Amino acid sequence: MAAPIAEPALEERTRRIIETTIELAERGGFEAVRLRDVAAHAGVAMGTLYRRFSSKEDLLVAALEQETRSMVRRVRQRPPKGATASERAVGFFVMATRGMLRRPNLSRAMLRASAAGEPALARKVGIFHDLMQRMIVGALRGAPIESDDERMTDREQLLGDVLNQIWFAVMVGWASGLQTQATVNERMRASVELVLDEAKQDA
Amino acid sequence: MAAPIAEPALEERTRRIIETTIELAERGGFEAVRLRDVAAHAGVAMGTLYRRFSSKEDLLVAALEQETRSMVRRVRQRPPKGATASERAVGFFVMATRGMLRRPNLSRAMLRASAAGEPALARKVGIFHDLMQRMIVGALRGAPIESDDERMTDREQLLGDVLNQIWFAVMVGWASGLQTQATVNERMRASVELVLDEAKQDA
DNA sequence: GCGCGCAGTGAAACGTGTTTCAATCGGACC
DNA sequence: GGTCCGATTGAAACACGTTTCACTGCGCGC
Repeated sequence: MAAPIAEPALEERTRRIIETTIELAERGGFEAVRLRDVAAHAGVAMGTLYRRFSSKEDLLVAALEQETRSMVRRVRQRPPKGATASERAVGFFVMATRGMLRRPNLSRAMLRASAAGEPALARKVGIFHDLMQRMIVGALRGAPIESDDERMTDREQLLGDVLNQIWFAVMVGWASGLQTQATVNERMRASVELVLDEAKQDA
Repeated sequence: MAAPIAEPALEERTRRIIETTIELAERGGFEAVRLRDVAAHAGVAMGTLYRRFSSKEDLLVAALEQETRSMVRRVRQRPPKGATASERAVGFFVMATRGMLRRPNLSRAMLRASAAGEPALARKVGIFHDLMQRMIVGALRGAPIESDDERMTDREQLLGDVLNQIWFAVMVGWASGLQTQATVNERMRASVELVLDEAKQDA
């Protein structure tokens, strides 16, 4: 193989870089993630950092993907409870929002990076949205989607997609101070009921 | 008065700064808006620029507000046509999206700035969302909302808000290449029908 | 008319993201 | 063991957003 060094070493470096990014962002947000500091703290040179990640945003989007995968595991272990699809979906968003607000600086930084509109990051950002969509559909169903190739109906895809977009936009609003935890939760509840047409189905 | 210089001169400078910002962004996007260039092209010093705008994002959000106000006027003159609220809303989003895509670099730059999550810009970004919400509700009604204090029902506010959030998130997706004009329009059509429950009302 | 005080100027300085490059390292292959 | 090659390093250079500051010009109150 052209690249001799053992895979584990590569992975280890990458992991440390992302870990450091998260630590710094958690402490001081987007601006606190100084690439010199990331490199130094992770024990790599700038060149190595830039070989793995194309930009500061790339780093934070990688962090977002990792955090989201960790959330997927949490949701799988403790799926949102509730008698109706609506209740479970609202429960899921409450959980997701609480997870983000637990580390506000980190979350703001990751949201900013994923909303930067960098074409080079589209794929990674797309993965994040896909994971979210699957968790939302899982909540609607009342049973987490386990495998990557498990199918969703067209309607499930639409619902998952629309709710995901709404949550994302609301969280961006939260990031700038336009929303609080309470208004985020309130808006998501109203949105879920709106798109699920809960009122009519209950009536 | 402490500040002697005539107001018009102040306004004129501010106007030129925003105009230059738009020109540069139109040509080369976010990175092309180099503040040294903006200042030089607008004929002001850096200090003056920073007296009026707190950051590069601030400049672009100001541009977004201006462009949106111009869109409000266009919509007022030529309101989206259609027999149903759903058709008019879809028509409005097609128009809004086309307006953005006409100058993709500028639009990407403005979206990026407004999604940066800068607390200092929250107010201005909020104005943008308010204007959008009003145009959407106007389209739903079939008659533009004329004055700032014209009331909306709770349901109108919710619908306008949710559709606005969806469009915003979808446009952020477009900015990074996750969406095309066709998929943006398709998604907005599906979203409008979903939240308006068009199918059931037609049935 | 004079001086005050502030907006504006011009240019330099600073911090940080990003790029560059010569030197070095370390595993693979003979 | 020796050689090769790409990955890594370390450090400097560069670009650009942002800040700073001494200086200037101008309208207003006296």
